Amino acid sequence: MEGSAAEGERSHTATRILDAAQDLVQRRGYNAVSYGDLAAELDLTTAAIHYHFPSKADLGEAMVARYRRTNADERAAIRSRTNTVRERLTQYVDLYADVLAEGGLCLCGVLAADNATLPKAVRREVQGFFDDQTDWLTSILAEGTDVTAQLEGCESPRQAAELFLAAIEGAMLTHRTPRNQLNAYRASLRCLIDTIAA
Amino acid sequence: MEGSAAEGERSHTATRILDAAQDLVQRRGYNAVSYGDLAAELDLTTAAIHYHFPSKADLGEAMVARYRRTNADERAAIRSRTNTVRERLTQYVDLYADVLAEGGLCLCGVLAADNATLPKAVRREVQGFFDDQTDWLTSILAEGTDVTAQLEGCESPRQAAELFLAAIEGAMLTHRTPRNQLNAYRASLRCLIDTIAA
DNA sequence: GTCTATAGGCAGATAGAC
DNA sequence: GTCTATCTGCCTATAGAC
Repeated sequence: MEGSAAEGERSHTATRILDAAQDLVQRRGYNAVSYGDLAAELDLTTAAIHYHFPSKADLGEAMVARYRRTNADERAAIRSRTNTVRERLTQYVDLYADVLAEGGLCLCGVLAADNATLPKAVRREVQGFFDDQTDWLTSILAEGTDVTAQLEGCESPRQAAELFLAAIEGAMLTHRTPRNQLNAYRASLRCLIDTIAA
Repeated sequence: MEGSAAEGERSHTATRILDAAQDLVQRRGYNAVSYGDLAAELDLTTAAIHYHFPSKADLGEAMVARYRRTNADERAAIRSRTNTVRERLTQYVDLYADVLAEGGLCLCGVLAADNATLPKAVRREVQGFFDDQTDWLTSILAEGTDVTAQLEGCESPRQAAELFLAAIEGAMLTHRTPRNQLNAYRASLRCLIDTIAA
C-alpha cells in the first residue's frame, strides 16, 4: 500500500504533502501529526501547506480519499493477476507488509482508533474504506468454494469477510511493538487463510 | 472491563482521575486527552492532577498497569465460573461489550495505535497486556480439544490465541463507526469461536 | 490536597509581502 | 506558491499561597 497514487491534477507539492502526511499518520496517529511536523519534513513553512490544504480537515479528507483510490487499484491488480481465493487473500494480506515493516499501520486502522476526534469528512472516508474492503473480500470469498462450510459459525461470505478484515487490522495492532512483527502478522493470517481456503 | 479495580492504597481522587483518564483515552486516544480535559471532567484544576500524577507518562503508566490488574481479575473470574472453551471465549469477548457500546475500544488497542508517541513505560505496559492475553488464551485453548485440528493452518494453541486476540482487537476497530457495532462485533467473533470450539 | 498564577512551547490558522 | 510575521488558544508543567 504505497503512498503515491495516480494523482490526476494534483501539483507536485500537494502530492509530497500527502505522502508525508500519510507516512507520519500511519506511524504516529492523526493527533500526533502537525503542520509543523510536515513543514519540517518537507522543508517548507506551515503557511505553504495551508495554501494547498487550508485546514487539517481538508488535508485529512484528501489523504484518505487518495488512500482509498490507491487501494482500489491494488485490489483490482490482485484480482486480475490471480485465480484462487488463497492467492488473492495472501496477496491482500501482503499489501500491508511494507508499512508494517516500517513501523506503520493501515492508515484507516490508525484513524479508526482516533475516530472520536476526527473531522466528519475524514470519518466518512474511513468508514468508506472499511466498506470497500468488506465488499471486495465478500465478492472474492463468494467466488470460491463455500466458506460457510470451512468456518463453522459463518452464515454468509460477508460475515467471513468481516472476520478476515478484523483479523488483518487487529494483527497489525497487536504485533506492532515486538520484533518479528511481520512474521507474526503473516502467521496469524495464514492460519485463517488455510482454514478458509482449505 | 470496568474502570475501577481493587485500588489498594490509592486515594479516592487518584482513582477518580484514573477512571476519567481511562474512559477518555478509550474513546479519543492518548494524544487527544489532556490534563485540562480531565480537570474539567472532575471539577479540579490541572495542578491538582499534577499533584497525583506529576507527568502524563506517570498517569499513563498507572492507568495501563491498573487496567492489566483489573483484566487479570476478570480473566480469573471467567476461568473459575466456566468449564468449556466455548463459554470461556464467549465471555472473554463480552468483556469488551460495555466499552464498545459506549463508543470506546480496548484501552491497549487504542494505545497500540498511538504506539510511536507513547512514553517508554506506557509502551512496556501495553506490550505486557498483549502478552497477558496471548498467554491466557493459549492456556485456555490448550485445555480444550485440539485447536490445530479445527483451524487448518494452525500449528499450536499459541498461534490460534494470537489470531483470536487479533480478531477481537480488529473487530472493535472496524465496527466502531456504524450502528449495530456490538452485534457485528459479536457476530464476527462467534464465527471464529464456532470454528475453534466446534 | 487543592488552589491561583504563570511559564514556555506548540497547535491550527491568517494577513500580506514577494 | 512560498515566505515572514503574528494571532489566539491549548498544551504540559511548576511555584507558592492556603
